[in-house]
Amino acid sequence: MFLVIKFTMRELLLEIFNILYKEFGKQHWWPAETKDEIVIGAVLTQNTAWSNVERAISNLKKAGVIRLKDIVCVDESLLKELIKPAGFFNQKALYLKSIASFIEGHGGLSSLSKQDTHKLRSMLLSVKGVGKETADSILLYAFERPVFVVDAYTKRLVSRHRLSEDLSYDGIQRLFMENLPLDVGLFNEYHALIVKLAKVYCKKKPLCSGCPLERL
DNA sequence: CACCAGGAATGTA
DNA sequence: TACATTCATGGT
Repeated sequence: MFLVIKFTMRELLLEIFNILYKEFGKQHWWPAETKDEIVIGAVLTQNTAWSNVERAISNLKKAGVIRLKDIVCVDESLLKELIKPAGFFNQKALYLKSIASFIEGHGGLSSLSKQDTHKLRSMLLSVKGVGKETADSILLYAFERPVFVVDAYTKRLVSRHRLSEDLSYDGIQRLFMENLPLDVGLFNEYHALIVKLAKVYCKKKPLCSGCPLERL
């Protein structure tokens, strides 16, 4: 006879979080000095290694182009040169221009923060270059709203550990948001810890050997 | 040399 | 709706 231990999805997701938190500790995300910098970094890191984003942000700071209002004003070809290390610089220069002019055109982040989360999300999604993950990253880390960010690593985690059949963005986001307390601090650390896990252990290895979640 | 990185837009069926 | 292609630099 088997000893069958049934976990609720809530308990399982919290257990995964506890394992990761015990292993890696607090991650102190988002790695930026200002809210404006979070928005800029969210666009620059699209399908790009963070080390390359750091070079781009370093260039922007040296050039004095680190506030969203600076992005609006700066010459586009200069902007492309500054962010070149982050890759896709033609697209990303355009994307930065569009999100910066959108936010500044609405009175800045402080004015937009008066909107409720659902409305704010749809507004962000209407901006060229802002998809679901970028919008949710901005909502969680810049606006401090309890929104779970789903990235490629999150999908891989859910897939490998068979936490859900539905591997779509919305399906995975619902999995976390319907089974966990809607807590900004929890979602902040959870997403950051998943990225940390991937960087340390699971680059491309199918079985994650040595990974702290191996026993799950 | 190939492959990947904290995606999104666009086009096709 | 579900895939395929394109965008581009720097590390492994």
